[in-house]
Amino acid sequence: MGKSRQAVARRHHAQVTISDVAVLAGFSPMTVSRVINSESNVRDSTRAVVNGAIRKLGYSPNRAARSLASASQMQVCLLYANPSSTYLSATLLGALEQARENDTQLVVAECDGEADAERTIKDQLKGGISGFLLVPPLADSHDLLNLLKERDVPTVTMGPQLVGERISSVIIDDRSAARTMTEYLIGLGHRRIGFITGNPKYLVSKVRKSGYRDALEAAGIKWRPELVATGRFSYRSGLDAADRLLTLPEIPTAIFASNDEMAAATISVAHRHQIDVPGELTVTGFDDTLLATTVWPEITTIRQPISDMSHAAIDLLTRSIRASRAGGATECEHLTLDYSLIERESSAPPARRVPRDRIT
Amino acid sequence: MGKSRQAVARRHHAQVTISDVAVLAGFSPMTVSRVINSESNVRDSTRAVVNGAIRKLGYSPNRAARSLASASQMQVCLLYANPSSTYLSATLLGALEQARENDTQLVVAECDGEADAERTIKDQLKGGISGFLLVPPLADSHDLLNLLKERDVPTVTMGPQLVGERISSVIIDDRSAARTMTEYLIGLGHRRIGFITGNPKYLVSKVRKSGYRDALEAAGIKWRPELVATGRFSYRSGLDAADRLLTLPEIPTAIFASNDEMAAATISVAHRHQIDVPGELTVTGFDDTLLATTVWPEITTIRQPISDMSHAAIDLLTRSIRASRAGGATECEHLTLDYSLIERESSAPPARRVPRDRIT
DNA sequence: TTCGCCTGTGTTAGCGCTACCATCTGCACA
DNA sequence: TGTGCAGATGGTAGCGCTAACACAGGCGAA
Repeated sequence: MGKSRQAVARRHHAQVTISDVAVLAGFSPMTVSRVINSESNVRDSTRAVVNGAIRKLGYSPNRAARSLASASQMQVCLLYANPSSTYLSATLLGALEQARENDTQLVVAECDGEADAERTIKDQLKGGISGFLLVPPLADSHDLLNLLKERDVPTVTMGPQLVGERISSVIIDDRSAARTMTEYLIGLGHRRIGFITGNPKYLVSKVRKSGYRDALEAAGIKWRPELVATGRFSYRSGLDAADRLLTLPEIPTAIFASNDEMAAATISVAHRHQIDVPGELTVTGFDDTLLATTVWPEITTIRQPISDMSHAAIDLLTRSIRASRAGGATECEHLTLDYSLIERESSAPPARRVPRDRIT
Repeated sequence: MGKSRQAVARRHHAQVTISDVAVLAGFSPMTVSRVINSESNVRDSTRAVVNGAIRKLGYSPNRAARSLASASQMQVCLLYANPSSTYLSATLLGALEQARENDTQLVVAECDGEADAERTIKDQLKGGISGFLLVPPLADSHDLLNLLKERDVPTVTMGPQLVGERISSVIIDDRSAARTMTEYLIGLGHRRIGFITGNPKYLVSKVRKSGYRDALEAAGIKWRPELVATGRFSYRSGLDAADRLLTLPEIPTAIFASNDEMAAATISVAHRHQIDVPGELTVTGFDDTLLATTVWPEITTIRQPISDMSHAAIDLLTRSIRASRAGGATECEHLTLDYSLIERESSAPPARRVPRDRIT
């Protein structure tokens, strides 16, 4: 009697399965599976019938079963260091969506500086992570990228890398974007255009500055070192930089800050100096973070499609993991997405009269 | 011949499985499973041996297999309406982590107003979502909560609800927090304390205002309607409200804004009026969003443990889904987490001299 | 002793899906 | 007519894990 009478229904919630669909459609589960995965070798008429059945039953595939059967279980880790939340949340949203689409588990880890990043990476690798997505400023760290490259871990970065790093990335053309913004200011009639750089430690700062200089040069405007103030991407550093520019004997009619935080800081300094924005001073930023629409006047800025970028990055990453599992050589791919200039209230043509000296 | 010789190794990546552990430990896979899930009926000595084997092999369970076998596959949807990214990213991080821990798939959906929320909810339900996490201000919508309650969908909200809604929530005690902040200001020596309310449409605005009044009353300070300005949580509305307060014949020595955005706006207005913060005016906020540490001076504020809250909310949600699947009545549970007052640079005792009139 | 019952462990049968074949059909070509 | 081949479909055996039971041994109660 050891036999058994175990026809226990273990189904808890009578989920619609592929077999239910198969029965209704009059085909085998296998064929249904093929339709779901849109494989090619299925007759069109069959496909139609199966799709009909799927719709009728409201079937949706069970992810767990799918990844178990296809051994495609994948975990990727999104690594970030500076929780500039605006950037982060946009990144997360995009990444989450794509991860879901690709049946990939997304693990988010924060680390605190490069040394910590190294440890975090090692830990995560032990934990079964098979790929990394690095968001700025981690993408800038040569050592980190090297570590990952040495271990041959599929990795994608968001943001520019030094030339020669052989790691996939998703970026916008920061140089061209900065150039576009500067050209826009020139187009408005500005000639005395101040620039606030980002943290010189980061590559992206240099790239954006080159864009600014490119545009000036192309327009035949001589660039003046005194119009370039060094910032560090933070609001605080923006205050200092803006103060330097706005206490020049002859103040600029426009200031282009390398990110929105510093642009917001610039507006604040201008107001303290009783300088109207945009009436007397145009201020523009970069990134289109939340801050750009929080402050008043809202900031004209360059929009990075952050969500789309992380979307693309996760897709790139999962594809490259699959490729590396299949034994292929790890190709490195660079995706450049489009930016756009968002015109808001902080920019206007320069005041008609000769730029006045600052009132003291 | 029809028989079969299908001993095909389908393992792609020689993952360490529970059986490997079982063999090494000298027990059955089932026992290993019990250890992993820390069930109680395992001898301590056995547990130790199994744990040793797990460590030696670097075993980590396969989530897909686990949720497939236990039919615990769960998808919950985090629904949000106003992407105040700071709040959102903190929420996401906490939710993501807990979802992972609970083997739950997190789907994030944005909706745009209540009507849209209703449609989104219906869509998501069709898509196999079994529970919702509502973040402010969605938690305020009676209709939405009703819809969910009617359909008996497990739901948890973050933020306060109207009394009588029978839906689980994770909150901080906003009233007590506002009271704490006001008491702090009184403790510093302030007596003329302005208050900027949130959007009157939202419950939380009223609750915070009551806290402010509670504290004044308890300290025997008469509350003056002219010191309360109505805001709508936005920076822009904060500008207007602050301007009203700072153009009073006798301006307050401190202003408590119902969130950080409006506090930041207040600082900006103060600066435009050449009023020093905190020298001549103390400004405090609420929420401890990124903005609080972005602007200068950094804002003294109430910190909501947003990440912890979403963490707790997801846990509550998954537990209540499991309970409702098991057929239990849907208990509704309210979790109150601790807030804290973060003292930064925007607050100080009032200036010694008699509050001056605003310079015109 | 016999019965129940508890505790710790093993056995078996899936969860829902897909990889890997086998098979069947039709059709071109010799 | 047979042979080869491609395309469409089906059958079967798992993926790694756990629910639900089976069962051995110990212990107190009848």
